[in-house]
Amino acid sequence: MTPDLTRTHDLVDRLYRLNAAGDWADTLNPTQRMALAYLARANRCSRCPSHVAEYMALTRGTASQTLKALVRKKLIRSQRSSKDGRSISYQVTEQGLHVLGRVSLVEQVMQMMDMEFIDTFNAQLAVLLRQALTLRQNKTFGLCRSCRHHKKTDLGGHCGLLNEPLHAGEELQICQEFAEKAPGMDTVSD
Amino acid sequence: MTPDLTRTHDLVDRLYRLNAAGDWADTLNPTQRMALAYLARANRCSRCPSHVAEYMALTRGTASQTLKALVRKKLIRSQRSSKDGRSISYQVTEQGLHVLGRVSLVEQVMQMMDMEFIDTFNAQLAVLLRQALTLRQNKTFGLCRSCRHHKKTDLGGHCGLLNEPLHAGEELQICQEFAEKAPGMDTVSD
DNA sequence: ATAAAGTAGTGTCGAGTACATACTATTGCA
DNA sequence: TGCAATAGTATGTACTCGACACTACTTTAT
Repeated sequence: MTPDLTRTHDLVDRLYRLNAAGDWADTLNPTQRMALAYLARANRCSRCPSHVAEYMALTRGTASQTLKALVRKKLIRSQRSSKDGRSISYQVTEQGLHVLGRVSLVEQVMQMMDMEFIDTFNAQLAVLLRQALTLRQNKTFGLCRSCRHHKKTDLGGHCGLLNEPLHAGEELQICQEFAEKAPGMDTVSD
Repeated sequence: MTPDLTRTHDLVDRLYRLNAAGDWADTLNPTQRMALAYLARANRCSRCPSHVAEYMALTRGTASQTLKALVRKKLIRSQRSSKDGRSISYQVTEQGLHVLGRVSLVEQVMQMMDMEFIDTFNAQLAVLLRQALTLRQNKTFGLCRSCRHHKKTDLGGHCGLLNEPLHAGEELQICQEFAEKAPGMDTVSD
């Protein structure tokens, strides 16, 4: 293996771990912190344990335990689906949102960079992540607004897949059903 | 918090986790995998439990356990220091090196990128990591060759801090005592 | 329609792991 | 010699993994 490629691996690991080490404040761990952040940004059809597991590359068992821990800590609430008797959805509580207010180490560091650096760096990370997701055959997740099934309407938007209207703000949430718009279009993943 | 900064955090997390999920092969976990990789690249003065802990942002207790697990699996060997009765150093075994041969997901993805992308991306990651390390007041670790205490000799090199000559190849190993050469010099961290 | 087979969503369990804390042993310095 | 600092370790609690179990939905074949 070329040293340069191993170096990328090493740098990503170290940056993640350094960042994660700070998460143990707030009496929750890096996994719980990330699951909570995901739920806060996911739309109503993407907040099941299996979606958390897919997004975070966890096993479903771990996702289940993690969510139970968050419920215990009153940072999220569970709600059974009326449509599918198996399915459970979660929503972040006020307390949960409060915990998410903490500025992480990575965020602190990025604050010191200029706009251009942030944009190009995020774009590069997004390219790598997308490639990795493709290799592992994972779902990509992405914002409703840039999804293939999204349609603009007078009221704000409509999802062609679920055949349901979108509420205000939902277009900027993460969707588990996200699909690329079309091959060759300039949809930067998000 | 600006969405762009949170996005960087999120992308780093996802890339790390996706990559780490593949580490569970080989009957070892991401932490053990990284510790093993570190030991394989660290010089003889930087292979103690406390150095592993510092490098990986783990507690010393966890580092201790992790190394014991690697010894149990015969991937590393321990050796007490003759100079300091408290200190223990580890070295990677043949088996350990073999395990490290696996190409990680990040490495696979980087292989698909061109040279320029790899270089600039690594440089950007290095800048961020250095900033993060500084904020957390962690040691930076770096290659012997680009250290302040490094001196070129006919035989290959000399460490001014330990006052010991360097063997062949040691200049490219990670040193726990690494210090920047001088303020303002173009030493890209490594 | 109804039963059987297959799939998907979630939960439970034992083994190993990460943290915080408290501890022993060694070193270095006043 | 005394005493703080350092290196490493043991312990208790909470967590993550893989494997398995359970239930609800979906499909297919009567």
